[in-house]
Order: sequence, then structure tokens, then C-alpha cells
Amino acid sequence: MEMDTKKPLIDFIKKTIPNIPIHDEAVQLIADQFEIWNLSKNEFLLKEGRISGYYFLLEGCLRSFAFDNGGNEITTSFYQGCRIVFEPASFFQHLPSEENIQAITDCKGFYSTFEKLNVLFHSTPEFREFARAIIVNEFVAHKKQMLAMINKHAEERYANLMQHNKEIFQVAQLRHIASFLGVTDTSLSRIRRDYGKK
Amino acid sequence: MEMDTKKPLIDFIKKTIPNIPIHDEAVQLIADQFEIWNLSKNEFLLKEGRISGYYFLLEGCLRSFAFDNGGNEITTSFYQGCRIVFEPASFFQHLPSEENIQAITDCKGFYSTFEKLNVLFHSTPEFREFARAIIVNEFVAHKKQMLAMINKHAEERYANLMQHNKEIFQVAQLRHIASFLGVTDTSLSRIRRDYGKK
DNA sequence: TTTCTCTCTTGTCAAATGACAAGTCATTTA
DNA sequence: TAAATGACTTGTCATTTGACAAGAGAGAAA
Repeated sequence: MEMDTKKPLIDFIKKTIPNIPIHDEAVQLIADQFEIWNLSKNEFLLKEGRISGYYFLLEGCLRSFAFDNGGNEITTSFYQGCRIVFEPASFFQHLPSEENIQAITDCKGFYSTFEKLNVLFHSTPEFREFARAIIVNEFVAHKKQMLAMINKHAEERYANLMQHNKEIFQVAQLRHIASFLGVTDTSLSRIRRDYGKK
Repeated sequence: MEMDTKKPLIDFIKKTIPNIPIHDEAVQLIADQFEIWNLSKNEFLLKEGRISGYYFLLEGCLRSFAFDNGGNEITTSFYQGCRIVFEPASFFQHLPSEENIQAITDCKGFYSTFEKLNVLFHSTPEFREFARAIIVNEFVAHKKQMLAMINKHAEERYANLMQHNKEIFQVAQLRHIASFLGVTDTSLSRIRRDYGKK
């Protein structure tokens, strides 16, 4: 029964490290470290100033954001479907988060803590491989996103998001997407108008 | 003698994971995987399109950069002194790098490859801890840099760089620093003029 | 239905920034 | 020494972008 509800997490771990054989005891041990959470739309998974946990997002959609100088919310990332979510600076260094993570739809998933996972990391090779893969993937994705801010115009980033992540437009507000793309909602509106013309 | 030249690398590893006891054989094994490199000013440690190695920078200063839409070089990072340097997307996924890493002073250090270090990672707990610490630190630093782009003005980023990394101004060109701060050399020149007035 | 609220769009205007060109200064080369 | 090169600054000008405000449209609540 425990196994049943956590099966998506187990499957996700297996999918993340396809080349590593996984023992059943290890799977059970990993799953045991996670507990269930639920969020309604607009509730926060992580609030600025709190310390980040390690979250598995099972269903729903999240966005992370920080505030700029003018007090505007700047979306730093969207998170959907089966994936790990955490704020690395806060999680690894036990520091207050400078980012917020908010549910933009009803969400559910599992979470664990640094302490529990640190034990796992040193005791369970399977989890070590998994955790390594996750942080590598996250880091790479983050660098890619930063590069896109350098060598793509907002229009291109918009077109890219439209092609590869159309679902976001059904659940996120345009102003949140706008700040994610590095422009104001006003500018995004103009980009969308001109984009239709082509 | 081998031990002698690589002592700074060993010391750096020990300093990076102060809580982990390190066996001498492990130290030797790690050091054995690295070879020496030298670069003269303006030479490249990594060229766009090539695959990144794993570098230890012993002496000198490097900068990484990518090209924006207009063909301008945008500095993404500066690297000084005893530290690890690599391009994660290229190194971990064996993909052509989208970034360049260039010496801005004469440099020397040690390097190794994904294959060698992957063996180490799975065979040597000390290196596993080290590699984990490095990627965590790099990721955290990268996120911090991205947050600064969001919630600090270019003037603040400049003031911050002046305070915490004054040496950069002695070795890097202002236009490289400018693009690192997210402005043109023209704008940086004006920031510097106004900064002096205060 | 009417009203209210929220999201998104659009127009106007101001401010910030970049492109470009000219000029200064220091260093290198012939 | 003279010329050339490269880095940095500064002025002018054009463009982009954002701030602000008004309005349209959809959906929720009275």
C-alpha cells in the first residue's frame, strides 16, 4: 500500500538512472524517507525565508519566483509532472530561500529533508546515483536557460516555449510567463500580437 | 615529486571536504588521474564546439563567454586561483560546448577526463564527496549569479564586484567585465563615472 | 442580470540603453 | 621618434523597453 502510492516516485528514480541495477530493499528504503504533501492552487510549497526541502512533484504545476528591485515577481522556473523540485542554495546550505515556489494548479507529491536524504546518500548507492543525476540535470538545464537569455531574443524564447511547453499556457498566467521570458506582460502581449502575424 | 607538483590540488580537495577523512592511497589515486596544462594569455582552455574536460586552475585567470545574437562576446564567468573549472552541460553529457573558456593571464593547472573521473567517482568515496561538493557549490553560485541579475541593478553588481573581487579589474578588460555585469562597455563606463561621484 | 474582480491588451509617454563615431591615452612596433 | 594599435571614455542620436492608465472580455459573486 505504501509501495502503491509511491510507485510513481520509484518509477521516476528507475527512469532517471536506467543503467544502475536497483535492489528492492534500496527502493523501499528510499521510498520510506518521503512523505505526502498536497497543495491547493496558489498555496506555497516554499516561502521566501524558509528552508527548502526536497520535493517530488507528482501531479500539478508549480512556479518559482523571486522579487526584483521594483517589487515585481520574476518567475524563475515552471515545474510540471513527475519531477524533483528544490531550491539548491537553501537545501544544501540550510539557508533561508530567496525564492518562492507556488502551486499554480492543485498539486500533490512527496517530500523529504536534507537530514534523511544525506543518510540515504551515504548508505544507498542507488540514491547516490539518483541524486547525482538530478543535480547534474538541474544544473545543465539552468545553464541552458541562462544561455538562452544571452543568445535568444524574447520572441525566440517565446516561440520555443510555445513549441516545447504548450501546456504552460493553459495553466500559467501570461504575466508569469512574461517575467519568465525576461519581459513585462506588456511586452509579451506585443510579442504575441506580432507572432500571430507571421 | 609527482606529489609535490600536485600538492595544491590535494590541498584543495581536502579543504573542499573538511569533514571527510582522506586516505593517502585515495589522494594518490585522485592525483594520478590529473595531468598538467599550461596556457599563455588569450589562449583557450575550451573552445565552442569542443567537449569540456575537468580542469583545476592552479594559477592565473580565466573567463568563460558565449556569443549573443549580435555576435558580441558575453562573459558568463571569471575564474581565479585554486579552483575547479568545467562546463557542466558539455562535460556531463559529452556535448559540444556552447561556451568558450579563455585565459586572460598566463595560466597553469591540471586536467582530467570524464572517463577517468567517472571511475574515480564510483571507486573512491573521497572523490565522490569532493565532486559532489564542487557541483553543489557551482550550482549554488550560478543560481546566486542569476538572482543578482534579477534583483540588483548593474550599479549594484558593479559595486559588489569591486568590493569582493577587486583583482578582476587588474586582469580583465572592462568590456569583458561589462558584459559579465549585463551591460555594454559604454554603460559600464558611465556607471564608473557616476560611481566615483558618490 | 448586474456588478465586481481579474487578466490581458493597447495607447501614450518617459527613461534607459545601445549603436555609432570621435577623441584621449598608453603601449607597441617600425 | 613617429606611426599604429588597442582600450577606454564620452557625446549624440535612435531604438527599445517599461511605467502608467484606460479599456475589453471572461468569469465569479451578489
